[in-house]
Amino acid sequence: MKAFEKKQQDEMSAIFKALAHPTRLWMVRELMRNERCVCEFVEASHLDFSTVSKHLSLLKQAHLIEDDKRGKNVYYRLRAVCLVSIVGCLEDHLKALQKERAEDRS
Amino acid sequence: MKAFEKKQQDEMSAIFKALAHPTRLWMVRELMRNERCVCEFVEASHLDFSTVSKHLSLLKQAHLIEDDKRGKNVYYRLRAVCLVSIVGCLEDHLKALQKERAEDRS
DNA sequence: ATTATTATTGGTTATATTGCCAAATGACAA
DNA sequence: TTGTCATTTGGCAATATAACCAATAATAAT
Repeated sequence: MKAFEKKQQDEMSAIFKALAHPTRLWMVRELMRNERCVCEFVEASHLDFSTVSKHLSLLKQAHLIEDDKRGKNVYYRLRAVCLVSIVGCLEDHLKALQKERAEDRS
Repeated sequence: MKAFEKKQQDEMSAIFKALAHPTRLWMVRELMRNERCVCEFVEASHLDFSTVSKHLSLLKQAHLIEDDKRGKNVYYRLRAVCLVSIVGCLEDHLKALQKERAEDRS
C-alpha cells in the first residue's frame, strides 16, 4: 500500500475510534441537532467536567467537531457534515437487522 | 433516553469500534472488492493466524461481515452494504480537510 | 485410520482507554 | 487587583484491547 493511502486509512480509523465510545456518539448526535456548550453535556450526562472535556477534545482532534469560545462558555458544533448520512445509514442497517431477527423468531 | 434508543446507540458504537482498528478497516475495504478467505488475510497482513481470525470474528459479531465454510477454507464477505457509502463519504471528508490544510500553507 | 491443512479458542503480556480528582488556565466581574 | 466561573490538563487506578504462542477443532487428502 502506498504511504498516503496508509495515512488516509489511519486517519479514517481514528475517526471511527472517536465515534466508538457511546458517550462520544451521543455527543455527536446531539451536535447534529444543535451546537452545545461543555456544561450542557456535563449536565445531561452526569459525567465529570474533565471527562466530558476530554471526550470533546478527542472528537475535535479527529476533525469531527469544532469549538468556539463565546463569553464564559466554549461551544461545540459539528464539522463533518457527512456524519449525518453515516449515522442515518447505520440506523437503517440496524433496523433491517432487527427486522430479520424478528422474522426468524416467528 | 428510551431503552431501545440506548440499545441502538450501543450497537452503533460497537460498529464504530469494530471499524476503529486499522487492520479491521483494511479488511473491510478488501471485502468491499471481493470475498476473501482467512489465509489470504494472513498472507497479506503478515499477522498471526489467530490475530486475523479474532479481528474477523469481531467484525462478524458487529454484523458487518458474514462467513461461509467451503472446502478447507472459511470465506468472509461484506454484509453491511452501507459501509461502501460510509467509507466513500469519509474519504471525501478527509480529502477536503487535506485541501484546506494545503490552502492554509500557501 | 492417520496425517496435513485451515481456522478458532484460551492464555499471557504489553499497551491503550476511561473515569475521577486535583491543579492550572483564561476570561469576565466586582 | 482579586475573585469567580467554565474549561482544560496532568496524574492515577481500573478496565479493555491487541499481539503472540500453544492447544484444540474440523475437514480434506493420503
